[in-house]
Amino acid sequence: MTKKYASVDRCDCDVIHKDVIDHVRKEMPEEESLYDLAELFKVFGDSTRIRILSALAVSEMCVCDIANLLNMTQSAISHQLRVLKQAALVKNRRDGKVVYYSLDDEHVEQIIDQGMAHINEEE
Amino acid sequence: MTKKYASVDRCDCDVIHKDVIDHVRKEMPEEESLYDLAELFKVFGDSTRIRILSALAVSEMCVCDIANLLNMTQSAISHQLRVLKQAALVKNRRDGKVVYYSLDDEHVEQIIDQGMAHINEEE
DNA sequence: TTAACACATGAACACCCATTCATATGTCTT
DNA sequence: AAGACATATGAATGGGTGTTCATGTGTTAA
Repeated sequence: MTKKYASVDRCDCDVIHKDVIDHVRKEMPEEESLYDLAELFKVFGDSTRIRILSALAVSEMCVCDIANLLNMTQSAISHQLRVLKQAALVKNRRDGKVVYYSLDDEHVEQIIDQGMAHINEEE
Repeated sequence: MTKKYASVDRCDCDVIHKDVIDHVRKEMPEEESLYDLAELFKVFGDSTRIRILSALAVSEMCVCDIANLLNMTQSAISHQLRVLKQAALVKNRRDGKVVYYSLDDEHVEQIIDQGMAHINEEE
C-alpha cells in the first residue's frame, strides 16, 4: 500500500503537530504552482531585470536605449531581455533594424507596485 | 564639470532616442529602490522559501512542522527561515523549546497572490 | 547536572546564473 | 553585393547561494 504523500525521511526531528501539518497540506497551493511562482519571482529578483521592467513601465524602448539608460553593454541587456521574454513579461516589435520592447501586460506593473508598497511601508 | 549622470562607457551602440532615455530616467524609481526591490523578489524567488511562506499563510507553524511538511532537513528550513526573517517576511515566537513562525504582515500574502494571479491568467 | 529535544549556525561544496567576449543574424543604404 | 548598424546568441568565467554536515545554543524534564 502506497503512502498518500512522500514519506518523510529527510527531516531529523519529530512531528510536533500532525493535525496542523495535515491541515496546511490540504489548504496550501499545489507544488507545481509554487514552483512556477518561484520561477516568476526569480525573474524579478535581479536588479538589471527589475530596472529594465521599471524603465519599460514608463515607455517602450529599444535595446540600445536601455543599454544607454542603464550604462550596460548591449549584449548584457539583450541576454536579460531574452529571459524576460521567455517569462512572458515583455514583448517586442521590430521596426527596421531596431527592436522595441514593452511590458507584456498590466500584471507586471502590479507586481512591481506591490513590492514597492511593501518596501516603502516599513518602519 | 561633472556630468549629471554616469557617463555611458559600457554600451557598444549609439543612443537612438535621447529624448526617450531622458524621459524614462526622470520617471522611473530611484536606483536604490530598485535594488531593494530586486532583493525582495530574490527572497521570493526560491521554491523552498515560497513553499514556506505559502504554508505560513495557512497557519503558524514550528520549524519541525515545516521540515516535515516539505520533507526537508530541519537545518535547511532553519537556514531559510533566517533569510525570511532578515527580509522581515516572517516573525517568530518561542514557547518552551518550540519556535513558532508566522507571516510578518499581510503584504506577503498580497505579493504571493499577485504572482499567482499572473501565473493563472496565462492563455 | 545530565540527558534529551528543538532550533540555530558556521564551513564547505556543488550548482546556478549574470556578465563578458567573440561572433552570428537581420536590415537598411549605397 | 558590400558595408554599416542594431540586435541576438553561444561559450566561458566568476560570483552568489542553497543544501549538507557537524556542532553549538537554549529549554525542559528527570
